[in-house]
Amino acid sequence: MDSDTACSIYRALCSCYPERIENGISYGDPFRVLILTILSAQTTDRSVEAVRPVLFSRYPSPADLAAADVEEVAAIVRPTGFYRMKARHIVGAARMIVEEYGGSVPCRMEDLLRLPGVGRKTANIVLSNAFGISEGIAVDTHVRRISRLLGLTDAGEPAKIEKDLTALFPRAVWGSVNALLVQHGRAVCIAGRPRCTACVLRAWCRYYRDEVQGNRIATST
DNA sequence: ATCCCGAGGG
DNA sequence: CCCTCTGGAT
Repeated sequence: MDSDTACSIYRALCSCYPERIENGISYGDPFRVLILTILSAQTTDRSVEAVRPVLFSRYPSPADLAAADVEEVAAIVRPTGFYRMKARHIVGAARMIVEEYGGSVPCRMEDLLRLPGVGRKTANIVLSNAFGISEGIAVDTHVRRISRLLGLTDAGEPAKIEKDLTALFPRAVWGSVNALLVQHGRAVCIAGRPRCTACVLRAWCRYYRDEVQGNRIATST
């Protein structure tokens, strides 16, 4: 069996169990993961949660979304912000999936990157959350914040931080680490004042040791 | 006022 | 490289 066949089998199983949530991270049906990941940019989980049932009950499959009116989709995804652009992106992505990929979300990086609204970060998250495939660790706005953990300065090249993080973990867990870091960066290791008192990584965090315990930085709860 | 699970475009 | 797109949280 080749990897494309394996992906198809995986997709079939996923469509049987479309919603798998673990530790607050959405896994499962690649179509849903893709759409939710695009919608999640620059927004809160609450906004995405509000939109999700409405969107997927009206457009359960790529074919349904591909046939949708962009204005109608825009009205639905409005609470997530950037709604006109996001509506154009997800409908355009659905159309490309239907027209060029036989209605299935592709499971290769190069193919995912062709979809409108999908860049390196979105593609990475889709690969790991939907297919369990790891291409390395790329968490963008989070790499800078996770650099607190490594004790690297903000001036450090993002590419170097990314490389260091990737080197820290074995390949087999890149995907889950990627997803979990993003989740952690959203919930706990947030911009501004990180919620260090709620952080399970305190024991290893150089930022916490140097800045917080050293009483040089105030943290929120 | 400032920032956020970015990507596309000039 | 810098701008824009938007709403919501802090």
